[in-house]
Amino acid sequence: MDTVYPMNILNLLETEYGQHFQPSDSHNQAAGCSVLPTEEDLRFRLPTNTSTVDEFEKSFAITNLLNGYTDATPDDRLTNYEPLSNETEPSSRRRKSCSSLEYRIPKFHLTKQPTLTTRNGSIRQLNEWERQLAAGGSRIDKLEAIGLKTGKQFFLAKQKPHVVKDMDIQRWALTTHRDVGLAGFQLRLGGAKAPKLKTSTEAHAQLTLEAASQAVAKLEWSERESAMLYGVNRRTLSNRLNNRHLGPHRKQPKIPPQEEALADFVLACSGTGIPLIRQHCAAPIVEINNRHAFNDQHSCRFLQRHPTLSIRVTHANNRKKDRDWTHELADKYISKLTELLFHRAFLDEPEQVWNLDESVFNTAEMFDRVVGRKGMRQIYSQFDGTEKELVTILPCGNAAGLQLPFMALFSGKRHVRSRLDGTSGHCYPGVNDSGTMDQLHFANYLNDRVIPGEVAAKDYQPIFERLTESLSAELDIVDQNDRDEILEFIGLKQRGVTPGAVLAASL
DNA sequence: CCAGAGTTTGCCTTCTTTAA
DNA sequence: TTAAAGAAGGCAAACTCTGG
Repeated sequence: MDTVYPMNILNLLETEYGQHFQPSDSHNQAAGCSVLPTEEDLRFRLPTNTSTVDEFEKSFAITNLLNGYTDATPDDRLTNYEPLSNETEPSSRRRKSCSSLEYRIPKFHLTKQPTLTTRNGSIRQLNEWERQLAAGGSRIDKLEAIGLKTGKQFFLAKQKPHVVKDMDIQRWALTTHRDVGLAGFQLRLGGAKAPKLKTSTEAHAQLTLEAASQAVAKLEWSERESAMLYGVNRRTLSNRLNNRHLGPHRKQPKIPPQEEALADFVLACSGTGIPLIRQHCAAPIVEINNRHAFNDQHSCRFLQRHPTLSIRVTHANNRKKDRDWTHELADKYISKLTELLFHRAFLDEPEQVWNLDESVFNTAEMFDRVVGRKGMRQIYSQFDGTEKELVTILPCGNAAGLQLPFMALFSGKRHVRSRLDGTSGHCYPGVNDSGTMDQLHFANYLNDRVIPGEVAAKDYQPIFERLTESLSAELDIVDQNDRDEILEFIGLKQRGVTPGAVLAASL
């Protein structure tokens, strides 16, 4: 017993008075309780200026704010009172038990996520703390004041149906910093990347954990006790105290040598165009690591253990196209492009420089998530069979700034009118079996959209006629409706051999 | 000094939450 | 719906303290 508290004696006398004279209903309830509040239970009502309390003063607000103690009512304390088990026992076994401080956090309200409501006591303490700071204080005092006042704002906000985000907390901290006037105070915003906003639940959990950490660090509570009294997880608190709450939670696992071989095998498969999905890796992973079953965690940990691996999206590649492509074909293509672009003066005027950029969209997905080399943009995946379901978009414009309606080439047998809804006439539709651009549709687009209208008015028709003739003569694509020829050009494009690349190489 | 009970801590797995 | 991160729980070894 450290100190006799006059207020406790008064309260005991008051209870005795209620038992004998029954002056009120509330007192009747108290008198009817079989267990009377003891002195230790009542001390929390009136913090005194003992050394223990002084030491605890700075964390008082946080403790009160975050433990829902503010919900307590006298009736609660009476009906839920639990005699302290170690009240009469020496607590010498503990390095420093929190039992001497239990009046701060009564055991009757230890919900995991307490409801924070107003209680004059905690607000009064915060106001008193502010007043002391106003008279001047150390740098540590001011730092703590920023934290406390921010916590006060959070406390008040929680009384209302507001969602508290960490942006709010940062704003409160900055505002308090201006009031307190702490030189050199900087709000950490997480570097170049903005911090993720937190929900009120997350913010509450974080602040509760910080309060529990403070209890361990400054008051020398045990982790177990602090975790229990604050309603946080023991391991979580331990991890935070050991700075293990960020990044990996456990030590670097040992990698079985067989698993290294598996990683190499997966990389080799990815490199040869036959990447493996996670289920392919399941059986070896389970066997190597002596697991009973395979789940997502095993896959994730396998990838984490091997930094050269990650989940990638495949890029479907047609084996037939690869086989058709030869060096001779590439040389022929480049020589023809060079002749057209330079020797026939197609690049002399801006109005003569047209760019048609073809983009192909898959309507039938032919990609998958596979295990491949980290950082690689495209993981090619071989397939045999029919062509993909495609929609080809072909925008067209010239160097003088003239933009023409784009061509949309759908795969199918006939036009669907609804496809043009909302395009305001800026779409030139086309349909063929594959959805891939062919000579006929390309020529029709040139004849119907590029050559007429403004282009014809500016007398560019001869240019396009020459271009069409050249294409017809040199590439023989108008008369010969050879689909494979077009596919070769697509194959060229896949190989990175485009007119722009050829032009850049030539220059 | 030793046994035993209680506590702390590390490692691992499983569950939950969140974002895309 | 799924991947990823975080939280929580189980287990066991190490540690601490007490009593004989």
